[in-house]
Amino acid sequence: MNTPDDDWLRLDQQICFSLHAASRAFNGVYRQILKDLGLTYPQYLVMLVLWEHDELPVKKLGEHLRLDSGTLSPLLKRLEAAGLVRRERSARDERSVEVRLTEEGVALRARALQVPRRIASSTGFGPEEVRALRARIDELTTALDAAAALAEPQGGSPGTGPS
Amino acid sequence: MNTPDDDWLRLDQQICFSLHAASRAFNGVYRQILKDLGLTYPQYLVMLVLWEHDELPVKKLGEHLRLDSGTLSPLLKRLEAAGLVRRERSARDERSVEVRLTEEGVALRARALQVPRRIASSTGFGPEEVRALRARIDELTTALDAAAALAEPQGGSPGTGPS
DNA sequence: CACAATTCAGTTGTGCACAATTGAATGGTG
DNA sequence: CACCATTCAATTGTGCACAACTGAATTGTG
Repeated sequence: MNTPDDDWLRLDQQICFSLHAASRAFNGVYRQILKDLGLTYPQYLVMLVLWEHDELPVKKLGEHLRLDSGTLSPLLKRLEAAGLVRRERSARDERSVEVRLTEEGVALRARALQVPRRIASSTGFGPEEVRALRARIDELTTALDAAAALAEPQGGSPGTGPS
Repeated sequence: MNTPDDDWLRLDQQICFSLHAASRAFNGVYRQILKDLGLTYPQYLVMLVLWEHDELPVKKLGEHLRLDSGTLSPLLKRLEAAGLVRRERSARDERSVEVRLTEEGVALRARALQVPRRIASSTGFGPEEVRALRARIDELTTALDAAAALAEPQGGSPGTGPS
C-alpha cells in the first residue's frame, strides 16, 4: 500500500515538469509584455524594487530579490547603459555602491503601470486568485528554503543534525 | 472601488517575487540533492524522460520538456561526455539524432529513486498535496501558454484577433 | 524529376543564476 | 597603532533559456 519508489519517480517527473514549465511560461509572458519597455524579466524585478525605494545599495537590492552581486553587477551595468539607473560608490562606505533611478528610470514607471493588468488579463486570474496562488507558492518557498538551510552546514541550527 | 494601477503594480511585484523565488528555491533544493548524482536540474529532467522512453530523437525530447535544440544540444553533449547517453544520427532520417541511455545511464536510475523522497521530505508535502499543487500550477501554465500563443501572430487562430 | 518549402540539429549571441575567488574598505582586538 | 576577520562589489567560469540563423535532409508540388 506504500507508494513505491517507482511511482515517486513518476510523480517527481510530473511536479518537476510542472514547475519548470510554469516558471518558463511566466517568464515568456513577461518577456513579451516587457519587450515594449526594453526590460527583461529580472530587470523588471529590479526596477520594481527601485520604484519603491528610489535609492539603495546593491547589497539591499540583493536582499530584496535574493540575488547576489554575481547576478546583479552585470544586470545593473546594463540598466545603467540603458540610462535607467546610476551607480555610484557611497561616500560613507567606499565598499558600497548606491543604485538610484535616473529621471528616465522614474519616468518608465508610468509606462510600467499597465504591465500587471496585461499580465492579469493574460492569465485570466483576478486579484483574489492571484493573492491565493501567491500564498500557496510562498508556503512552498518557505518550506524549500528551510530545507535548504538545514542541508547547508554553516549556520544550520546545531543539535538538529541527523544522529 | 476598482483596483488602481498602483496597487496592481505592488501586487505584481509580490507575485513576481513569489514565483521567481519559488522557482529558484526549488532549483536550489534539487541542486543540492542532485549533486550526489552529478546532475544539474535540467539534466535530471532529461534523464527522467529517458528513463521512461529509453530512446528517442532530440525533437521528441524537446517536446516532452518544451525545450529547443539550442538548449538541448549542449546539454546532451555534456550528458554524453559524462557517459550517460549516446547520440547517433538516425539511419532512417539523417536530420534526426537519436538519444539513448548507456548502461551507466540506465544504472543511474537506481540511485535516482531516492531523489523524490528526499525532495518530498524537504518540502514536508505529501503525495496528495504535491498532486494538488501540481494541478494548480498546471492551470496557470495552461492559461499562460494560451495567452502567449494569442500574442504571437504566427499560427494564431484566424478570425479571433482583436477587431 | 526539379525545385521550393519544411524539418531538424547545431551554432552564435545575449542574458540570468550561482559558486568561487579577488581585492579594496571597514571594524574589532590587543 | 598594527593586525586580523568581515563586508562588499566585482570578476571568472559553468550551465541553462531563448532568439536568430545556418546548413543539411526530407517532403510536397508541379
